[in-house]
Amino acid sequence: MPKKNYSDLQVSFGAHLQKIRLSKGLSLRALATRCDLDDSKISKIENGKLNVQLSTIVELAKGLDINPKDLLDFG
Amino acid sequence: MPKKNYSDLQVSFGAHLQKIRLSKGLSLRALATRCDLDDSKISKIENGKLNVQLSTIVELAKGLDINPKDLLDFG
DNA sequence: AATATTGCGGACTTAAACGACCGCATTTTG
DNA sequence: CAAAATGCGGTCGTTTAAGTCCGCAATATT
Repeated sequence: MPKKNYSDLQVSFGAHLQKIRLSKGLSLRALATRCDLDDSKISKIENGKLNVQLSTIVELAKGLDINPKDLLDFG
Repeated sequence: MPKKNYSDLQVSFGAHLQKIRLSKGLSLRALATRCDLDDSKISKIENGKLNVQLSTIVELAKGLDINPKDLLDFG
């Protein structure tokens, strides 16, 4: 099964996002209700499948109650 | 002429980007050669016309020789 | 055991970012 | 003045994120 070539960047961002979400004890659906995002989309982001836009980064930060720049705080 | 409705977010991001670029004494074309971006695109971003993707943010940061998170350091 | 929650991924449409150009009016510089 | 640099905006085709909804397997809850 040809796994698609997700960029390291997306994968790193996703992993970082997931770590923050879990540290807040939020499920995908719980986070989704806190911002204007669908839980399936957040799942895809966490798995490095999307090259998110600025507006999405800010939405995620809103739902996580953190500063958007903290979402870029990864390797 | 119906000026398009660019989001505050994009405008803020663009203004911040421009400030950083100018503080480094770089022209649009100079910055463009330092990263994999077209100067016209950077212009559009600075003028709040684009909802940039994560990869673009990182490219800009690379060209500016700063941390990507610093690009989100605005109001 | 029955039910609910969770993570995940597929399907689909629409809007928009991307990428690569080009051209021009206005500075700046040689 | 002439030539270069600069900022900016437009076009066009291609790609893809966004948005929405559905369904399922696995785990957790009661």
